[in-house]
Amino acid sequence: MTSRGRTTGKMKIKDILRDIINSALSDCVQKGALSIKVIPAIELETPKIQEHGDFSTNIAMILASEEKRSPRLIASAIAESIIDKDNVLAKVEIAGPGFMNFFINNDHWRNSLEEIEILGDSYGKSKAGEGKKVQVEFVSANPTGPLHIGHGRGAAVGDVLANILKAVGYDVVKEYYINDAGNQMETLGRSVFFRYLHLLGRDVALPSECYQGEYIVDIANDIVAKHGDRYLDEPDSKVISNFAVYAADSILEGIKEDLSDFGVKFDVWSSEKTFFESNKISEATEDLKKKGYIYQKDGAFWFRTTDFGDEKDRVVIRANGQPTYFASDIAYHKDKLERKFDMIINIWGADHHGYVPRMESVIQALGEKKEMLNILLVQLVNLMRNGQQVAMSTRSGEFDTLKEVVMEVGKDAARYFFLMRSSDSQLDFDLELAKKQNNENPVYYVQYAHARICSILRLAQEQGLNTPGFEDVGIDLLNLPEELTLIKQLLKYPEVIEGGAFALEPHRMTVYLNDLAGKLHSYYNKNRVLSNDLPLTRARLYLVKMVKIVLNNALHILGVYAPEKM
RNA sequence: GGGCGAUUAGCUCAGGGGAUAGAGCGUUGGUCUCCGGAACCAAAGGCCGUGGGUUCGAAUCCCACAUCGCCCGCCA
Repeated sequence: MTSRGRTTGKMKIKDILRDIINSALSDCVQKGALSIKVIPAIELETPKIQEHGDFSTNIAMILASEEKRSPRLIASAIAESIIDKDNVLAKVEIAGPGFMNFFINNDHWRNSLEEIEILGDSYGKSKAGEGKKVQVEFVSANPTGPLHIGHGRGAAVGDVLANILKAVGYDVVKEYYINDAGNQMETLGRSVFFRYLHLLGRDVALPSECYQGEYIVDIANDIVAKHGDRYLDEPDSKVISNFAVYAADSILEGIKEDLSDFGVKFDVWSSEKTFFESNKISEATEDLKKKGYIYQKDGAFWFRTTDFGDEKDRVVIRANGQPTYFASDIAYHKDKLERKFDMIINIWGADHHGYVPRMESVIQALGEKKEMLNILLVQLVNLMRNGQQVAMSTRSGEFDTLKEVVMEVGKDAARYFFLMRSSDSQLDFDLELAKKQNNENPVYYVQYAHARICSILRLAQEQGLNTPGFEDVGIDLLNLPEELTLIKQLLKYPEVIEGGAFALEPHRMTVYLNDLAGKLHSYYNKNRVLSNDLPLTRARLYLVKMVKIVLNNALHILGVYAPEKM
């Protein structure tokens, strides 16, 4: 029997290895085999090619110029000083120009599976975020129309990023900023008003700047149904502002419903209107005036954002005395800062990228470092059907709404599709592909892996075989290359989450899942889990159970259902 | 004209200083007496947009250029 080798406790293999190399380096320095004064940080990477081991380091190549010796000589000196007291190393090789390749004992990999069993739903979580307060603001669509597919991508990215940040120990607040003030509300009110007049038989032309969508007619219809023609007698301006409030509330309600159907819940809804009402907007501009960032020109007040590298200064108060959208966003971000977040993340459509420098100016003018604000720009979505782009036009009133897409392909497929690509790649979203129930559809591919395992576990149970615990499994029976590949993939999972959190790249989850599902399917097709060999069956049951846990955890982060059957 | 992003297999995209470049789709050819074929295996397919740099080493970093998308308002 091989030793269980659990002396390593909960320490991660990478950290163990780093310690080993560090000790070897200081040993070399003591013995005079190396002349460096300071031991540099050790980079450990996982080589692409299996023959290059589980981890490799370029440390010898980095030291070469300082040591004035060949990297390979340095590497062998370091290798000779290695003491592997926990017995995690199978071998160390020096290869290529001077890489040190480390091969980890298979026992170590196999024994690490127990951690997944013990942690269960918590496997993959960490405390790396140290409880720091993070605000993620996303969607924040104006309540002037239904959410479209671009908002959907922002919603998915924001929601899953928030899940990832939570998983690694950040204290996350998800927030939606409602632009329920300003010109657009007036326009909204007017749009409804004109439709209202139409419905009551008045022949007036709908101004081109008005919102043209069918949903405006619906709202006008509601008003007619409830109140008839009584608004015809009131002054237009009063009616328009009433209608604006009514429409905004109604649209916002729809937005909330669509988001909820999409699996997205916000912790805080901030309203621009309340910032106006509580004078926060004028306070914020006053504050900037006092700090000397505001000047007057052509009757308007300007924020000197060029002080912070913006290409031109920006108006905060128009010559007519009305604050701009920028002014209210200043107030909103001042409010964010006052709430003492350690990090602020804004998720915007890439068409707003020109706004980034001025927002960073705000943060700095208010005395913070611009690094605490992270603006994630999400590129646009091309809605496709069978490879053809679906026309999209708000002007014509034809919407490709999030709601329609979710109804057509389902929440799971929609969320998954939005997260398949890096945020700074444009995304082709093919509706027909998202509905397909075969291997062309990545969502099904991953969900199927989960269902497949459940099916095996179910069948095993019917045969009186419960999934055993680690102590009852001959873990070293998991000896096939595919099994070790699968195990290593499972053990990579915590790093994937952490990497995704620090890089703010939620799409790493789908990339990882696709990989894991593929390894499971491949293993399954080549080998039988349930067989006449009972000890082997138990070991393999244990393995697939661990795969199931990781699939489930990762899908949970994505907000995608992990089906037992499909 | 300026800014941001993209440019990797026929298509859609991963990979963001390391050793022999990755996946899915598509193409071609295989795998069902066997736990879910919604799956698997194999083959073909690449000057990583172009040209310069930086270094032991570049698809990756820097500078030009080209092409595509999006932005450049006292709109939001």
